[in-house]
Amino acid sequence: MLKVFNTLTRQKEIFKSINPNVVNMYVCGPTVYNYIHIGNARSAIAFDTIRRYLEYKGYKVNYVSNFTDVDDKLIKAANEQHTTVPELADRYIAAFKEDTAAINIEPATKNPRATENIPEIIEFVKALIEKGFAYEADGDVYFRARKFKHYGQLSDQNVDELEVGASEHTDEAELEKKEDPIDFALWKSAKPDEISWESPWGAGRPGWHIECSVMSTKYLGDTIDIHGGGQDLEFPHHENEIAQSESKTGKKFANYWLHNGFVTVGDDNQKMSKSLGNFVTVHDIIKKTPPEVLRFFMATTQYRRPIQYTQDNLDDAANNLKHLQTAFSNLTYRLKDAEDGNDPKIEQEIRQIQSEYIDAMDDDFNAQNGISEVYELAKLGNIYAERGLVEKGTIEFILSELQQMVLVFGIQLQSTQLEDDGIQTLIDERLEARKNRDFARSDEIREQLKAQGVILEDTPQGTRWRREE
RNA sequence: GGCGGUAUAGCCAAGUGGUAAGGCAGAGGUCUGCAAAACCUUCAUCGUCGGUUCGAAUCCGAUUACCGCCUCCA
Repeated sequence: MLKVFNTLTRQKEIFKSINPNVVNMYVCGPTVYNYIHIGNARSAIAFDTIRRYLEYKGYKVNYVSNFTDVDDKLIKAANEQHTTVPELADRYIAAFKEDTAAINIEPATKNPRATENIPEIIEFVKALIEKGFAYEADGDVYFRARKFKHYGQLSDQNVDELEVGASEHTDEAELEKKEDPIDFALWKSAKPDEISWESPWGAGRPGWHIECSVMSTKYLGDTIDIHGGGQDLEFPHHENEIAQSESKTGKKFANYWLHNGFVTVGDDNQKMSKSLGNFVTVHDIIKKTPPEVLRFFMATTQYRRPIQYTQDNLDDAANNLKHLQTAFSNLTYRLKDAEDGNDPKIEQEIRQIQSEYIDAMDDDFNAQNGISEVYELAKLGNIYAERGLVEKGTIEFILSELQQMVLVFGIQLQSTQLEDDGIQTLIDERLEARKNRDFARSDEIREQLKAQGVILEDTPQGTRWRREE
């Protein structure tokens, strides 16, 4: 039975989707004015893992994640780079798709862009004004936060105790137009020469929060199962989404709110963020680190907890991943001399491990415990692979289970030993030498192959080889 | 000021009342012509102080340090 930690109630709850076989989830995507950094990647990976586990459990998942392709930062960046907002957005959306594909994130069912939904956004804002939840002020439109009685519920904030300007990002001109400092923008009027769309309130563009309300309800319905994002979005972004959506529809916006923890960096575990400038982009990191290592690294900590990005931790992940790859390859190697049949005792143990894996993942996607079970299975496989007599059905069972378990974490295991006649010829020659106890020649061949990145390993069933990455 | 998070071995990290999972690194061993891979053994009393309890990393109180959010952030 799957349990998830719901930010709305601050506790783990039994997960029950609206439709028993389908999960509708919306995850707040990036503002596309730069390459994604590994903090963004963590969010993408966390929710991809959640999605894949839901699929592992048999759900069909409709996964919608937006691109914020118009806002202040995009306008600023486009000006600085002497380009247009749409061109800049296109470029970084392409980069996003490339980077997320590299770390094996399943493509979203739909990646809507804010600018593709302007008419719907305008309609949404109009409806909020008609209901008295929003007001126009000099070309801007603001939401009356205090009028929504649950305002502050998600982030456990008392509206009277919100400190105006505590984040030091207050816009004085905007503050003047608001009835109440906690009100937030639904529509912003355009400054001269800024990208804009016509609206009943003049030329302008959507506020940040409104796009997610519009796209979530448009593509997934008024009430969805899961809404996700980083912890920094709890307030104000998600709080505002709830206020807007529920004020308009009168229905609950999302049943479960899931938030991933930050990637931290440095000795003081500071949050990695674009505004602090202490970020590493995925684009750069995968130039020197295999993308699957980055991906596996993210699985080493439960998604809600902070994860520290260091080279040591990355190396650790690389080591562990290699251990799993080796187990997989070594088992695959035994397939060639395995006999037909199954070993019921071993298969019983495999099912036990699988059951514990599911228990772990059912507990709010506890990847660390899930991976411990993967190590258990790899160990069982290693022990089995060293038996003199092995059975094909059982090996295939272990291989298949290993693959499925790690696929949830976005890792694809495959045998590292492929057909290669050149290598096989040398292996045969070395075997001859060893038979004649010509170890000098034998070791010479091993060294020669090692120089080409091929490692030879002698086993009772023959010599197997693998490539050293 | 309000709200929230984190603190477990050299490192990473599970564990919410029953006497510290797992991985990496280290040490010792088995296997091997030598290796490699693998396997086996070994390696902590849980930030600090106090309390509750037969029993606490786990509950309560206090305290320290670090991090985050409070309308730019995944």
